[in-house]
Amino acid sequence: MSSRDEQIQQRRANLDALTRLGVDVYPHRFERQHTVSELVAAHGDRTHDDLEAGKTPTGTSGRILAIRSFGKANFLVISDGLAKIQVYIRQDALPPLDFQIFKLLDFGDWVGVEGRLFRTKTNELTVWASRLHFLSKCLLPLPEKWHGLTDVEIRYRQRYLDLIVNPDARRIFETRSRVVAAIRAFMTARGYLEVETPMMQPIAGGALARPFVTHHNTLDMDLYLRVAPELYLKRLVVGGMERVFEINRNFRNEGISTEHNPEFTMMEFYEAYADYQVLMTMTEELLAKVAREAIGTDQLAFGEHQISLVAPFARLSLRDGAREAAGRRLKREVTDAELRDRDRVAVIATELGVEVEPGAGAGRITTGIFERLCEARLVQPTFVYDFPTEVSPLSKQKPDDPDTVERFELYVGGFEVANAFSELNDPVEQRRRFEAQLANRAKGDLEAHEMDEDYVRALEYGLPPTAGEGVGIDRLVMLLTNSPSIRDVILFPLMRKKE
RNA sequence: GACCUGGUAGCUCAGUGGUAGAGCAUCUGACUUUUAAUCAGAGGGUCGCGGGUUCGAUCCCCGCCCGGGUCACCA
Repeated sequence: MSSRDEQIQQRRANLDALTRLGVDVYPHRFERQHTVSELVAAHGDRTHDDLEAGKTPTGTSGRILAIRSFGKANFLVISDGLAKIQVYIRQDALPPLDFQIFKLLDFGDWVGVEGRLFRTKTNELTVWASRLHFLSKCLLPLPEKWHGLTDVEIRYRQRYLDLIVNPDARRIFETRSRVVAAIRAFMTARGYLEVETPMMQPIAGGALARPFVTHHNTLDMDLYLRVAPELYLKRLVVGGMERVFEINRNFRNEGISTEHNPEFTMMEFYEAYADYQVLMTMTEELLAKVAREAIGTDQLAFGEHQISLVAPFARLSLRDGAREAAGRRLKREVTDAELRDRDRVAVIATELGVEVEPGAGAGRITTGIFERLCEARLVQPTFVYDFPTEVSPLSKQKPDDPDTVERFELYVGGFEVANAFSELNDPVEQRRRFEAQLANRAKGDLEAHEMDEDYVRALEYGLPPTAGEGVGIDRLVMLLTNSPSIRDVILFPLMRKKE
């Protein structure tokens, strides 16, 4: 028999023995007086003498993370997932049945204890148990206490094990929760209304990305999992909801990497009467405030880097970034006029080893050059602004430059964290842009936008001047928790099916 | 999708063309304030899966499965 099977059999035998003693091994409830965290917070600073003078009775519960046995003196360490506390078990302090229970405990079991707090000779805050309650069984052997669980495959597939033995994993998701709460508070305080829009859409719009397809049986209708909520949120602004935001999942049927999970969380928002300049300022405030509330500082340690989220963030126009980087690489001057000339910029891209897709115009090629040469170097927060119209079918053009739209992406830590623009609200121009996208699709661009007639109709009813933005929550949490992979900040990242 | 890299006990990891190793965990015993408890003993392996080469493969070769990284695509 394998070690694993042997250990499982032993744990089952202990469970059966408890049942024979008349213990309800899966009780329905336990009246816990305090969490372990509460005890540590309330009494962690109290001295031995102080605790002896008070002798306050208490009770708590948690999972057993260690058992140290010395015959008649025994210690458990139990945890509520956040904090740990030691429990002192001695036979003469417990009812006989409770001590019998103790002898049948395994590492990982759930227990409740009652007793009084004291400090041991080594000054460890400890519950001197007068009662011990069995709450649930851990039938399978757990990873080792000292090295923990480092196999990332098991950490992602069986996140519960990661959470049991790796305190850092728990901390990341505590931070993630605070990030979302802080964003919600920030937006609500500014008069934004939180809404929910369809995740299943007949047309996958709002972003240039390949969608997942699903099917509704009764309606016999194919549907797409949304790639973005954008078009629905702007319909709401048409309807008079002047400030709306949504925090929810998007789904993109594309590659998986340290920065991409097929489902990811975005906070997307729209504000009537604003343009992209307004959103730059707001984004600076949002990130700094969320960082301070979630981790207590706006200075981030991220890998090798120190990142400051203090405003103002750097600003770099996309064409200037591409021009300078290309010029440096090719050791010659690259002009704005060259970037806007399809044939000339295609030559530059080829010289740089950047792939030129068949249907791509000057704008797409320039954007490709930028992404390849500049992105990874933008570690300190940087607004990359003024994108080619060709890659921005939903953004409003600059008044004096129809090839360029009022759009920015925020880069931090070498990747894109936010994407924002002044919204195109001219229905005639919007229809023309959709048609240009359809032409790209006909040329084989699977990410090209589809025609959305109802969205154009909504614009025909009138969208006020509006700016909108999407903030990648997972990536923001990566920055705030110093996580090198998006899988570290998603509880259950998508993994290939096993067996 | 391409390239690089990994899979050995429950966990963390060594290792070798000739009977498979350690620490922790588990089991037995000792121990009334320990805390990576300690001490003594014991059990535990389809070396990811399938082929091939070989007298003999966990090791060498091929294929497959599942990870990780880089690139490509994207946020």
